[in-house]
Amino acid sequence: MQKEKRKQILEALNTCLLKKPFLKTSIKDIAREVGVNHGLMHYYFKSKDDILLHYIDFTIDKYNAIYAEWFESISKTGMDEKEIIKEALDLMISKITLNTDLSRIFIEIWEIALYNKKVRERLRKMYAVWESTLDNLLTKLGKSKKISNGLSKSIVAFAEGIALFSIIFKGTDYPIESVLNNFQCYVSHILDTLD
Amino acid sequence: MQKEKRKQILEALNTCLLKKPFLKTSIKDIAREVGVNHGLMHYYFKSKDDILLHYIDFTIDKYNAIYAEWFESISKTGMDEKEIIKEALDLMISKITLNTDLSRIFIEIWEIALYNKKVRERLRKMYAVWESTLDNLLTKLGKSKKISNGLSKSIVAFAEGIALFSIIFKGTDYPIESVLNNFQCYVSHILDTLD
Amino acid sequence: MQKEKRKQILEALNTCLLKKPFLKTSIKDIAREVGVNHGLMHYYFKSKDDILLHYIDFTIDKYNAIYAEWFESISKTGMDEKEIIKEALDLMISKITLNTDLSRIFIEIWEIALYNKKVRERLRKMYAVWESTLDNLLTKLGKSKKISNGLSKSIVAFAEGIALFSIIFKGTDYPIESVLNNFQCYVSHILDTLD
Amino acid sequence: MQKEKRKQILEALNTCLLKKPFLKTSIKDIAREVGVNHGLMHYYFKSKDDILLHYIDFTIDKYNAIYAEWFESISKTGMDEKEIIKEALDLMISKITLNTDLSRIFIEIWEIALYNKKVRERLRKMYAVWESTLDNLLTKLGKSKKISNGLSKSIVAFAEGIALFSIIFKGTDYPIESVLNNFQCYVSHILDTLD
DNA sequence: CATGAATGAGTTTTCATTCAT
DNA sequence: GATGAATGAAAACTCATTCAT
Repeated sequence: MQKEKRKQILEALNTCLLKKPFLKTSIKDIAREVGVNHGLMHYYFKSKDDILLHYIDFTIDKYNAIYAEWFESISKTGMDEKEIIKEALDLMISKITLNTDLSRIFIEIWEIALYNKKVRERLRKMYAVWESTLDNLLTKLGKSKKISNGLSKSIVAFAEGIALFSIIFKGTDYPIESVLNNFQCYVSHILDTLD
Repeated sequence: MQKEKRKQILEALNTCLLKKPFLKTSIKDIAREVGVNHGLMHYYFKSKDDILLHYIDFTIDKYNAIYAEWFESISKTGMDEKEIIKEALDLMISKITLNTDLSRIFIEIWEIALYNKKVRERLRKMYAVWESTLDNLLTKLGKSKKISNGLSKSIVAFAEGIALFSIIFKGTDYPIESVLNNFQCYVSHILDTLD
Repeated sequence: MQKEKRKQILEALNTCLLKKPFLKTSIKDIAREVGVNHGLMHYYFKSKDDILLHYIDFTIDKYNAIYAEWFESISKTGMDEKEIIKEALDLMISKITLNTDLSRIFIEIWEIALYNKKVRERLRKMYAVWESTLDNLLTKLGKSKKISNGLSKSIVAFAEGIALFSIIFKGTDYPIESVLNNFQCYVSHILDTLD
Repeated sequence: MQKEKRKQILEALNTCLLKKPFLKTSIKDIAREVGVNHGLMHYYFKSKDDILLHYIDFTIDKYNAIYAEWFESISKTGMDEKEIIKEALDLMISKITLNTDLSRIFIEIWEIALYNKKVRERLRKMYAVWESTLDNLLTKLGKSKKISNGLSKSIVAFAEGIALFSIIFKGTDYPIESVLNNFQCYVSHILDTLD
């Protein structure tokens, strides 16, 4: 019950962050979103910053769950190497990079991380998980440690760059789809020719 | 004199943003940094938001100046195609992507852009300039319109992704240098094999 | 309890307005008068302007209550026509026109109405009520619609003129009483001779 | 030259007061209206309050000039008693009572007088002049001291009441004209029947 | 006379946090 | 657990006034 309310509060913050930055979001805003008396917020969480830190964990867990699911869905299929990597990129792009709400939230989290060491650490851990997931996948495909490691890092960096641009250029004629297609080609190409 | 003071204020904001997010930076903070009375801030600028918008312009101009300089330094040399693109990436990476302060500032600007249409528009214009600079370069190297266009967009997205990671992973063993080297190899490789 | 506090705040503003104009009355002044923390003012009212609008309503209601009471007290008695009108004017003068505090407040409200449409509208409604009360009274006395309507408007205008002068000339030898007596004579006279 | 600039400043304040109350009018507003550097305002006047006091004098002088002119225009004509009084009321009404800008300004001045003794005193003097002008006129018409004195006070009070209502009810169907006509009838009537 | 930069006090408003009930 | 009143610090902004040039 306690846990459930706390989760509701974190989800309410998520909704709030789609409208306003954290620093413009008041505790009353969040309380209103959950339908909880604002005085109670300090019963469930120590402070506004405490809510934030738990929210970051909560969100990173959500992100991690998405990778896990993604990885599992890939592992199960009996596809051949090339198809697997294609599918992997497809899923990564559709589930993560092009998930507008998630991308917005993460731009907000990046900024928070800029000034907050704890958040920065959690973010690092999250990206490490993502990279190692990709790394493992590439290793399985027979790539060398060095190549799979470098490439997975590059892919993640590129994905986050594109996530940013998909938000900044939302509603314009920026050809996200085509940039992503090119990207997949490049990756296939590199995989084909490098060992 | 007016102009000079305004510039000082914008530079003071820049200094402040390396310590605190904009929303936690008070007008008094900026005033203290410039060494002027806080009441004067509203003499030089209409409002805090006005300072922000001018700051964004100011910063984007700085960024643009860096491209311009970079592009010029490349054009002057009598290098051959391959060397030019290598040099271009090197410069881009060292002057922009790995400029820690600039990258921090831009993460902050991304977040502001998330909730501020005007800032978003200016940001788009800036990236468009950057992309077209690269685009022109690639076109000169004999690449097709489609390839040079797609590749320049990818390079910019990747550069911003790496800029983000260079900040988030600052002080850890994240092998930025090696990731960047790999990236240059990939690009060379793609340029060598695609037309 | 909420309602009670709000009323206290409005009454405190009333007290403040007897000392200073609204624009020189700070929220802290009002808070001090009620004896509450100034931050609380924005808990009970949305803004200073919100306080003002509620105060105007509150004051007009008070004024209206005075009419209502006055009208009732007149209706109850079994006086003949002439006596009724005399009594009516007497009451109007003593309860409203010569109520110094009320008159001061209304001069302040007139000025606010000058630049504030909402306040102007409320003021109009109030005067309409006052006029129609008088109008009904005169009609009952057998006057034609045209005469009772015109006369009631004139009486109200005159009463407010006198209210103004009673404030401006307060403490001088301006013969308010005698002017009012004359006024009553004129009205009686007109009523006697016009149909 | 000094005098001329000072007058211009006072006239600029007049223009400003048609838009905003004095307390919301800044010295810069007035300076902008005259086209004078705001720093210079304190060269021509000691303080903002000093401007106000001079403005009040200036305005009352203007009002007085209107009476004087009015009175003179009446004296010159060789009309008979009844016509003179009719003409006098007509002029008073059109030049003063229905002069919208003047009425607005005076509502503002009334409010200032409420909290400012000096202004109150000047206002009293002005009304005394107006009353005595009327008083003299009525005396000339053969009325007793008592009657002409009382009636002139009543007329002035009524005129100011109507001035107020003409502003408050501006733009509505309030029948100013008809109320004023009635008023003239009443006065004629009283003059005809009282000695 | 004229300019415009500078000062500092004051105003409204917001909000995280606390706490009695 | 729940409520909502209360506190106090801090924010953005305005402005009369001063003054060096």
